[in-house]
Amino acid sequence: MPRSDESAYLPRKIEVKWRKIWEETGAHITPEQSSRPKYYCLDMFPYPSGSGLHVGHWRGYVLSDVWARYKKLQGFNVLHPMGWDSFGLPAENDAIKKQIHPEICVRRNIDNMKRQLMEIGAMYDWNREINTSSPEYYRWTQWIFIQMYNQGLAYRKEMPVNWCPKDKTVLANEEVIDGRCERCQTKVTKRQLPQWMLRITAYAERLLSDLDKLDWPEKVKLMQRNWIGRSEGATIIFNLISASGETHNLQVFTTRPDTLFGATYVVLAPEHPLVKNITGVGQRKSVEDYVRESLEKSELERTQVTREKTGVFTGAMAVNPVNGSRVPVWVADYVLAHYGSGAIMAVPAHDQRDFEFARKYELPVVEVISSNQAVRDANGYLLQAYEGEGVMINSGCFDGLPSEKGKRKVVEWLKERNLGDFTVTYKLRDWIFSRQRYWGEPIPIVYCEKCGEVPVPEKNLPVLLPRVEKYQPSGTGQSPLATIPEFVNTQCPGCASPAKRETDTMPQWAGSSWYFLRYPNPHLKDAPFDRQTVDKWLPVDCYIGGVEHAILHLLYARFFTKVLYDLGYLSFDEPFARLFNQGMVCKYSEKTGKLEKMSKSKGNVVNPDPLVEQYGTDTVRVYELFIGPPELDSEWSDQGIEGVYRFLHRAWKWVLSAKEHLVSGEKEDQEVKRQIHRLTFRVTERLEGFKFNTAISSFMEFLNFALTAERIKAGFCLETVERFLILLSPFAPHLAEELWEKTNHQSSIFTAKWPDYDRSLLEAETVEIAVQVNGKVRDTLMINKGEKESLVLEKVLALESVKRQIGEKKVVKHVFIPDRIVNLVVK
RNA sequence: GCGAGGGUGGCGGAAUUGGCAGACGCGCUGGACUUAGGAUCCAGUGCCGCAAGGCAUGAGAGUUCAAAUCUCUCCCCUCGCACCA
Repeated sequence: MPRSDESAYLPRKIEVKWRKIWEETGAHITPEQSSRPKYYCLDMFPYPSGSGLHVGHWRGYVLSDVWARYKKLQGFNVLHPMGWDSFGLPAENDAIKKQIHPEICVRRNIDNMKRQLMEIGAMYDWNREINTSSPEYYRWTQWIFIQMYNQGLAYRKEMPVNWCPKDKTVLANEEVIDGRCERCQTKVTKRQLPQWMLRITAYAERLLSDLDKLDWPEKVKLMQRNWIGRSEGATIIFNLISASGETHNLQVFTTRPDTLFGATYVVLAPEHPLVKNITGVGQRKSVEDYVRESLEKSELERTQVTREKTGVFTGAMAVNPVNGSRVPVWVADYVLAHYGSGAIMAVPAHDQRDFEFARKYELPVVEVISSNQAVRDANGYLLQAYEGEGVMINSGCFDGLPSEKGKRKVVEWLKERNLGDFTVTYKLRDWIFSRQRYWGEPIPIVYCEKCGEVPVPEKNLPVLLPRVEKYQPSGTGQSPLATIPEFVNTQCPGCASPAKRETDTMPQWAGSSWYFLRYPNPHLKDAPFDRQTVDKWLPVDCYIGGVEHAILHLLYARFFTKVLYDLGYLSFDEPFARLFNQGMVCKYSEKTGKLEKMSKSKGNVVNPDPLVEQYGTDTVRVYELFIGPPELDSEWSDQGIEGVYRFLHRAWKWVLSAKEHLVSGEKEDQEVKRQIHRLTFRVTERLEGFKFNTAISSFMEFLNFALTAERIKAGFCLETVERFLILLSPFAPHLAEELWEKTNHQSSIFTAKWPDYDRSLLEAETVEIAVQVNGKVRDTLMINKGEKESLVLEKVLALESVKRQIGEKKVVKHVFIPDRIVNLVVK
């Protein structure tokens, strides 16, 4: 144990001390006015959970704080804020579980989490703290909704929607993962309900193409691209002749217009509006039964790829516009109502799904693309659909065209006759924006008998969420707000007649879709943000958070930003210039017997509080980074932290002993200079590359070099110690600040300047090269840097080990790479 | 099924314009100091072997003076998407 307080590293003591000083001096307050260039370093803000932060959450926050402090030392005016995503299901479900009103529960959780965040010692500017469930904030969330409404980007529609029976609310498509609720994994069912929707599909093209200008992980960009799911093809109009002889136009979407001559039947989705109009008397019962059964099935059941396809004939026929042939019209649930036009032309020869269906129901298969790649049986019949390129056959005047060219020609032919056109389709669907829950922003719409749907005037915002006793979800398809007459009954803002409020609330993702615009001007009273201010700070220079938000949050935030840009409120249309996803922290779970992401349900969470108590913040910070590459998942080990604790003790010890034996710059050993410049170079380079784990090991290497009795006796100059401390300060800010003070510095280390390095000092005068014989290392040799080939070769041949290896054999060749290697090829 | 990423000591992980594989840390072994050591310091630590030496980056082939790194074939793991016409 340490003997005296003066010389001992007592992390808790200095951490408490410096946090107090930093607070008193306003060290972390980002000035409004500054001559320095701006840097916006943003964490994905947390929702206030009841279980608090675990070491996995810490990782992202430490990462961003190290980065923010580094940027500050580089001379940037850094904005590094924090807040609370406190509306929505996670917060509300926690409240219901604990039987505490969400408002109180959220307050408590925030208090606890804020205390934990404080323990990280991050340079958050708490004056800018925001909270999405406070009326001062959600007033502006509602305001944005109204702007969208006025643009026709928010609309109400009755439709079958995803319903989570456990959470008793509707979910967005993005919130349904493998047919289950993203939050509670309950199987999602369907319900027909009127819903508020946001027309995100209007931005599909820009959300897709603007990905190209973002410095984001390719993986995330790819996920968004796939989610938006652009595909180019054609809309083709088929004439439908119902069983009773009426005709209807039917649009189908296809990406393979070149296979039009091979369409041997047409399929409508069960939900398709024409189904009931075209069905024949004889088919009525079977079609109605089929449609009903399909609608009862969950999305999960319907989209099982492995499931055998089913369908029924409607009695109607469709006329192929290109050759007039009549083909049967079927209803089948392998066709999705919400994609394309909800109807397809089926080409079994060139689409595997159609092929399987045609086989089952004995529908004809007509090949129209010829290729020797197709898989056939002995008789020449297709064994599976051929989906590749080829030459058009059985296609009238298009015969002989390559399929790629045929795609265009066929559509042009149809277009001339008003029978079709080129079409782009997206998988992306409009965003279901209503939730039948209490804890969210009330949707600011009023229903008047005379005026209909009326947005709440901006001056009347916010529509306050009423305080109620009963906030549990009702399960009726209406939010608990519907049971509160004082809330529901109101006056029409237009004509003052009695009116009723919308009682649905917004989803969890509403507040987080624009919070980054609020931090630069968090206290603004008369607007969500000030254009000049946000234009100055945004886009966010570095956004750090988990990859789990790759689609939901990041897509929504981009959408909101683009809408506000189009409305002229912003002069940038992408919110996050650079994105970094930190890997998850995993730990072995006793419950599952596997290495799992930390979660309460898996019983493998590690609470940072006792670690901070035992080792101090700086140790936990450094260990979080040392554990592995930041972008990869890593395994938490309780033992490993000891090594980092030792490292910080050694750093402490080295600085204090170096301080006792300071020498002038000229008197410092040249090797020391080389090592500290090398450390500067490495730490800078590794920070820039987000290789924080190896940045830390370079400090350890330096200490292994510097912390020996001889080196300390020989002495270090003050500049060397200063360099070391500044380099270390983003990682271990409290320790660095304390040692900065102990080495007689008056002002904070974070007002210092990040050191440069001298390239000419990085390399030594002599280098060790490897000596190989036939590609195997047999010895090493010290040579002067840049020593000539002939000289080196002479030395190599003189080595005993080399002589032994050559023996009776002859050197037939040698390879010389200056300052690295000599390889002798002997035979 | 499609797409992306990844397989390196007992463990976490270093090293890719091809150039000494295993930096750094954990753990382990031995030693010093000690009443004591779960503190600290010193030494050692990929595997086999007394040694010389041999073998080693998921498996197998190839290119090369030289391969964790490049090429091909295959296996395994993780993540994302999954009837999107």
